[in-house]
Amino acid sequence: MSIVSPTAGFPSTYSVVTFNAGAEIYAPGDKAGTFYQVEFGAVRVHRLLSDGRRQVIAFHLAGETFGFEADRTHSFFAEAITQTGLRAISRPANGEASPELLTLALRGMLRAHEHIMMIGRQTAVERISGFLVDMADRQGGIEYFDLPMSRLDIADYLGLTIETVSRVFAKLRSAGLIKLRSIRCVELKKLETLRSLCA
Amino acid sequence: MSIVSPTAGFPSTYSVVTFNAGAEIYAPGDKAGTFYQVEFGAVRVHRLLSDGRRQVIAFHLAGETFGFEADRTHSFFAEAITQTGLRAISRPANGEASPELLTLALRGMLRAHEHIMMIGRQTAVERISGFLVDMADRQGGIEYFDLPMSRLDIADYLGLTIETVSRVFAKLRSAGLIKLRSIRCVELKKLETLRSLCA
DNA sequence: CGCAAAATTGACTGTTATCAAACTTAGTGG
DNA sequence: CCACTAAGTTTGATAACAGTCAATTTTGCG
Repeated sequence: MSIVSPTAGFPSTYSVVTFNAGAEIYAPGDKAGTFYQVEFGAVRVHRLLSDGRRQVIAFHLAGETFGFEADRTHSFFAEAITQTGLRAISRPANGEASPELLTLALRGMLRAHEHIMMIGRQTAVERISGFLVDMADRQGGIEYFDLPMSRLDIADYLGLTIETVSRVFAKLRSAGLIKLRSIRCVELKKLETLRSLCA
Repeated sequence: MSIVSPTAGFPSTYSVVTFNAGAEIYAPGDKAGTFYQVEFGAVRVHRLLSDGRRQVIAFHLAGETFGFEADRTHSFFAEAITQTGLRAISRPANGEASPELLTLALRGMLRAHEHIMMIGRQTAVERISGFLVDMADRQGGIEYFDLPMSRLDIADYLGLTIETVSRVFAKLRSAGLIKLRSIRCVELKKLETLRSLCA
């Protein structure tokens, strides 16, 4: 893998585990204390409200890390979206805090804050544009890529419905801003225009 | 102050500074690296979109800490809402990461995730109920308290408009769930019912 | 008391959700 | 290879929640 590991310097040992599409990585109440780096595939972290409404908190792509918790137990679900390989890195039990782990936690917090900006004050078109640009940026600024997640996953990440996501995709496509090479493969035809839509 | 300091154990020196209502604590682009504990008063952290829409990321009350950043510079505004006293604690420059700071960062991340749940998938009534219950819990589970922030601040925190906030307050009041002792002082008359509304 | 800012209330609008149906796609077995 | 199926996606018609615009009331402060 060409991505430089942000976990370089961790003294902990780690093992690699593969998960099938849809497989659960952890669930609310599970013991926390291990965190994960995505080697390949993609992960979805989410939680359900009592009546079944779902909010996806984050997607994690190859090279990214997740699974830190403030408490001893997890409060979200983590699932593999596609077949996914994870390095499990156990947090030192002695309470020692490495600067790397702190940096990862702070980056996670910044990411969460950007997410709040997106769903708190942006329209459906702005959210979808922002999501697509973010996906491209996180994969090195490529102009086309496969979305590992379904429209429902995207809707639950952006606080929209599946129908609205579909309609906005159609709108961006007919405006010539994106092209759907296939249902899951998006090409950003006018990246700068898309960026300007993110408000 | 009766609140146990979560920063106990930090070797750093600190100073205390007072800010008037509305005063800026930091702004986007300002050098980061210092974090703050609220001694008295309340703080609002927010960001503006290009067209003036505002999202409040967090409120911080007495005893709470904020100001950590992943980058060298801040990406949000922090302002005192009322007259506020802050202990400024400089992050050790040698890159050392104390377990306490990591814990604070992880708690901040959890708080951000709860916020995403709230604005991503909940209705106006659920958001306001959740907000009021959270405010009570953070002040030790008291049944009445003063809101330091305006309706506009609350609206921008919850991703609503000031009119919607006002209408939901009226609705909760006429349902007997809350009482407005004054415009800024809320009494939670039926805390458990309010909790059940948070979904 | 008088003024400006904040909050409330009302009428109406609009974006997004909901409900429903049709269409695609990928996978399975004849 | 081609139906057949089921899941996922798209599209359409309608509804609802929250937003916008506007006017009024309340509050806090000089």
